[in-house]
Amino acid sequence: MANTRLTNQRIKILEHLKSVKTHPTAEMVYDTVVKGLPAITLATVYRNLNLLADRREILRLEINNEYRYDADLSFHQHCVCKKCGKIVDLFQKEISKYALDKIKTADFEPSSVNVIFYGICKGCKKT
Amino acid sequence: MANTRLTNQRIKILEHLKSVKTHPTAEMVYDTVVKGLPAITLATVYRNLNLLADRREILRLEINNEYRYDADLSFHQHCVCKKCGKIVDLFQKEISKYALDKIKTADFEPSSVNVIFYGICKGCKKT
DNA sequence: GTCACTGCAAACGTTTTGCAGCCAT
DNA sequence: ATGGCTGCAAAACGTTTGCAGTGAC
Repeated sequence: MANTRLTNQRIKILEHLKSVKTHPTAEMVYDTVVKGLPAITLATVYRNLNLLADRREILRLEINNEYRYDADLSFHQHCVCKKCGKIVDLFQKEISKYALDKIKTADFEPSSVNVIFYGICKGCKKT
Repeated sequence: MANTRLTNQRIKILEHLKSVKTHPTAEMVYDTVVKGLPAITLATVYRNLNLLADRREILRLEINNEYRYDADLSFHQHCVCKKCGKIVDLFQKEISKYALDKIKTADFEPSSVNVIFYGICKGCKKT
């Protein structure tokens, strides 16, 4: 595998992602990181997020036809609000664990599971 | 809710989707349906697939940054090959059921779960 | 000095939309 | 006859890529 260099851009992107719980899109990451690195471009943000995801240093989710990034690598699940699109973390290890333990097929060798719940979040329920 | 009309296009799209197990993209559906309805356009296919998904008559999955459609509404899971992108169905009700039964949160009211396994399919494993 | 990485701009592929006419009800 | 739906074309959107120059090692 090729060497990688620790650029300021990559450091700042990963640092930001680790500091939030919001599962931002690439553009949201850009909007924040550009404040500290005014010359950075969206392309660089995409390239770094994809590189980090390839190396399993972050997660890349697909929600509402967008990539969303998450630096929390612990065994957790996601809840997506069908009204406002908000993504909430759920930390119930046993749910993902159950899925990986119980899967029984000769056709496929699983290495990870994504469990995504769809529903209505607290905020939207009132409406 | 608005009335909907049963157009020939909609019938053929749903019919086709029910006849396959391949989780086609909108374009794949178009490629097949256009053979019987030469005037149909991709836009119509998208509009119908989205309408059917909104009404819960079909499922809309998001895999590799594309929408994929599935007319099988039974409680099942999907396996995505990280090498070739193939999607295989898994029919283990208990996995989805466990997730929905065990979820415990006051912040969110779930209505459905998507369980997606990532890994390597049989075909790619040999390589 | 090397080559992984960057900024820039342009391109890409998927999905959506505005519009005028059409057809299921 | 109404208005939901269609075909057509264009646009919008998120994401990727080619290139020449830059900076981490």
